[in-house]
Amino acid sequence: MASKAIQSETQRAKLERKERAILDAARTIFVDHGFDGARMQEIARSAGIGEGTIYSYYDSKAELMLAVLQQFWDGLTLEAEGVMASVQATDFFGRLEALAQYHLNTVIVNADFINLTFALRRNNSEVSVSRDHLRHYVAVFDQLFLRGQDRGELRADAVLWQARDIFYGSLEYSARSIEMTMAADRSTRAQQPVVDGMVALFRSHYGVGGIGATTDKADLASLESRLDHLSAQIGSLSDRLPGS
Amino acid sequence: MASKAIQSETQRAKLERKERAILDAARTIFVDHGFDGARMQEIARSAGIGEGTIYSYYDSKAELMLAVLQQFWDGLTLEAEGVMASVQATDFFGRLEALAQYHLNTVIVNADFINLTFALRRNNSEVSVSRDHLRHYVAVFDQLFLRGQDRGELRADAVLWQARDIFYGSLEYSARSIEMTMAADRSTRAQQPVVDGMVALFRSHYGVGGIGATTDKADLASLESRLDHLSAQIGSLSDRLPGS
DNA sequence: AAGGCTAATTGAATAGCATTCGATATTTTC
DNA sequence: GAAAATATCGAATGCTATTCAATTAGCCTT
Repeated sequence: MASKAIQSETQRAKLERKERAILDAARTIFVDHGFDGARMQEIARSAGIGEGTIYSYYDSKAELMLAVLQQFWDGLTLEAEGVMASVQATDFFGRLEALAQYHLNTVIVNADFINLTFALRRNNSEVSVSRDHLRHYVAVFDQLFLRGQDRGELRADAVLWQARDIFYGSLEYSARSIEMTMAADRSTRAQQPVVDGMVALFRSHYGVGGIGATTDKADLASLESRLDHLSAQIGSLSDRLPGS
Repeated sequence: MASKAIQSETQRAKLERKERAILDAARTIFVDHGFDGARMQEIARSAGIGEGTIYSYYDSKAELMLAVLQQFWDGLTLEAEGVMASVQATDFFGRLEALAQYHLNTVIVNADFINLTFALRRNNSEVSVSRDHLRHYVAVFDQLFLRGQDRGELRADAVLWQARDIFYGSLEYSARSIEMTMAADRSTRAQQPVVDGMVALFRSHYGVGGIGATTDKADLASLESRLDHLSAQIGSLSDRLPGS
């Protein structure tokens, strides 16, 4: 009896160890060579098993990749939660900055996996990273945002999903821009302006009134009249220009 | 002499016609079956040529796909320019709404191609849609934005590339959200809130303080930078004036 | 316009790879 | 401890992109 239970325990452990080995090998090789470039043979060899054996763990190369991707997203979620747990800032915008910093860097470093996550859906319509994994990841932002609203730091009428699309969408696109324009320099230095811009955007669009101390109306009025004057000048200059 | 010229013309025309046939066939089949699902044999058959002939026009399946993608992006650029040319609104925000509407719908309808554009880079590192094609496409936004700044509708200190990342990034991400959450309903009705949100965001974050009448430091800074901008304009206009 | 020369076209042969499958080894059960 | 069940293996299969030797069509000279 006891031996039977023990046996199946060690057997299960053995299988799980082997599955981890496959997954680890697959992750490394997918990262190194991309999906198409990865050879099942090499994954098998690297995991120390026969080629055919992989197929008793995963039905296809695509499903193996899927498992790798899900593990990857779970890891990201944990990391993001870790960032939120360890950041000292208690205000919304300070915490948002930390999350933006983490996310942007992550997206740049793991661009391959991010792309594959959405490319897989196309190539093999049966296989795609489950919505739950992605939803779990973005839940970190959702929590932060809702807490900001509860604490009155954010406008109560702000719409969560819009803010989420803006946050993750802009950062992902920025990551691509950084990748394309500064292939070499992907340091924090290159990323900081993007992060700052994102925080500023949330401050002005979702932030509740706050610090913007109202200035002297007189200053403003004087500036405005200067402006009107200049505008009129430009108009007359433009008309006198020969080219136009 | 004359016949020679005419002959080579017709010969060139013939080759170009054949190339178009290949491209058309490839586009249809890539759309229907995706990159991996598309068979070179079927593309050849559909184009009315032998399998091997494709390879005297394109070096590989990936390069054929690349050509299709570039044609696709060129088409998008033309369409976007067309939208900008035909929209009645003359103010920045009205025109931005039109562009957002067009882009969001396009991204949803052509999600496959959009994804493949960035997925190809991974699969085959030698082949990727040229930056110029993408840059040309986003130039439509750039122009609109710069004009808005010139006309004083947008804060002069707004940063173009940040605004661009926010615009295209958010819309692309929103498209994915719409795809994932409302697989069935991708109508304008589902898209309108996203477009409205984008316009509202640009209004509050980049717009120059309008009716709100809340005069805070941001407004002041914005007026000052508008002023600087106009001064510079006047300077350059004065220089170009013949009389002076 | 005939014939030689070049470029284009073809589809059968090649080669690379994911996946299958019959044979073999290991574990579980009684 | 042997039979049944399960796991592993890697050679064989099947499917495709790609190549290539043979063939055809276009072009130019005389």
